[in-house]
Amino acid sequence: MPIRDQLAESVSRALAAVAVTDGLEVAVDPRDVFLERPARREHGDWSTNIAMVTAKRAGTNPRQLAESLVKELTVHLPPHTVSVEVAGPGFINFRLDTEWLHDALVEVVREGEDGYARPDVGHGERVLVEFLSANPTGPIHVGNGWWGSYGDSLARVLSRAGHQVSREYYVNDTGGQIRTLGQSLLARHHGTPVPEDGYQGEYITELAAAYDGPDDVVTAGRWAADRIIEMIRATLASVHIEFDEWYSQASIEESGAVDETIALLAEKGLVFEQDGATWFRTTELGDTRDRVLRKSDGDATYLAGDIAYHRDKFLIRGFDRVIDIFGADHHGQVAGLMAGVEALGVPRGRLEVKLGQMVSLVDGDEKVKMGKRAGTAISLDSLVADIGADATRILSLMTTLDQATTFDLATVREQSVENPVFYVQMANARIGGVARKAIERGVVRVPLEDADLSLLVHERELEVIRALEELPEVVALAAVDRAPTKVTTWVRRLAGDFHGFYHDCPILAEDVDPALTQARLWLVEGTRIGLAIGLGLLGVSAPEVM
RNA sequence: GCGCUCGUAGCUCAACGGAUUAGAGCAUCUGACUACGGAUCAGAAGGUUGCAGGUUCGAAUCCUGCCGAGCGCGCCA
Repeated sequence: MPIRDQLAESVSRALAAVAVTDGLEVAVDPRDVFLERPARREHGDWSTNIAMVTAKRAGTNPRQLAESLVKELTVHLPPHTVSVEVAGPGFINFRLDTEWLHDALVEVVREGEDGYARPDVGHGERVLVEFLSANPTGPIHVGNGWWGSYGDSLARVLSRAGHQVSREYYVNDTGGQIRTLGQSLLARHHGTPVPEDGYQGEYITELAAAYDGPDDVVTAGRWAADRIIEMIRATLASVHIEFDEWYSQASIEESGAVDETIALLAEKGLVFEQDGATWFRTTELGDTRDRVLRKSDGDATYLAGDIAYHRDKFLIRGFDRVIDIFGADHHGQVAGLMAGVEALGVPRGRLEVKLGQMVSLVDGDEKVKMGKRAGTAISLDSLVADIGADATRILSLMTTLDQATTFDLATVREQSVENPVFYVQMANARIGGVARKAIERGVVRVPLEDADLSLLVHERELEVIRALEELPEVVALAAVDRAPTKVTTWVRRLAGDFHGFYHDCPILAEDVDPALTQARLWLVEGTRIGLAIGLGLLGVSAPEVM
């Protein structure tokens, strides 16, 4: 049982005992005992606020209740506990021996890269994460890469935390933009001027040279979109973003699912005709205005297709939960979609929409204009070529989705050597270096049960284990909060702790006791496992040589 | 104007409603290389958490108002 749960049980029991001796009305389930690691080490290894939370209910004051609890806990010391004391307004601080950390390291190494840090917060929930879904009209830009990294890592985190995850890219391969794309392609193909609102980028010229199909805008547009999707797929693969499904919007319309969906909404009495168009009365469901489902020219709107797509996600394929990741510039469509999903009978809350705030770019003092149609957007490809896939990935996962980011290309180029990714990968490379050095010196790591981990008493050693011990919680929190950036923070911390250990604690030097060398080799192995898990969740590679 | 999201060190960002002292990195300044990778380590300096109220034993975190920023407000996708 994790030390946290053991402490929680002890506290719960102590509370029951105090209730009897002091005549208080207080009982708390161990699961409700909040235990945290104090911000300052001198405050102990663990701490609980239980006295402050329950004092009022128990009819006493926090300080007094804490004193009674400490008295009780001192008589019946929890496992590994050396001392218990009251601090500040009523915190109860626990000081533990170092054995609990040695146990924690054993667990890390025993469970290994595959088994450690798999908190089951998902209970097998089937989750569909839809992300990126950039229009197939040109190369994807840096902002897409930002949100794409988030989506991909979120999927990895959820999967590790006990969810059954599918990742999906919704391909907008129909509608007006495909016609515009086709017009642009044909214009370039024939050497005529590209329409003013057409796509001007270099890639159109290249595709046009290769086109050998008929002069039909839809055929040409679809042909180009297929090629562009292949480009996008390759770009995403270069930054380790993968999808289980590329879902075609055209296929939904062609299958008749859009018509069926509109009919279902009509059955609920939420559809009306006006000005020759078919409308969805979303104002009944919390929207600020009603939305069009079918235009007067007979074409379905994007919203109609999207609602049909979500019906497929929830009601046909049976996902328990859907998480959509959109750019903030698409948030206007959220209310309509939410209304549609609710009208179809899916409980509110099962569709989560995460909005990625805008990523703007600056190059030194120069503002970089972003415009896909004009072909001036900074492509994800060019950024990856500039600073590398791993740096791109970790930079995008250092910030939260809901914080608008300004990204200075000049600074990133200058600092690419100072980039956090190198700091983290350096730790991994040093681990590889230790392994190589061990072979060189003929040192073989003994089996775990033969190593004496109690020799790990240096503060630097303990700090590394403390970090490792927190990983399962970090993964759980990252999953629950939909915040893979927490993993980034943790990985950087583990790397820092490891560098500190490496600096102060020689592992293979001549004058190190062989038994200590063995214990430290296992600490190194634990760190390797932690880095592998963390970097794996971030989609960043872990090279053994740099 | 209305709606959504967000304001934390010079910059980029952390901080499950918790502690006298809100943490890292970069940049600035000072130290540590006869090393298992110095792409590292140690230290200094840097803050009225946009402003004002409220809830709470306790607020950067929750609520309200204001100020500021980004993004939306199409029978485009």
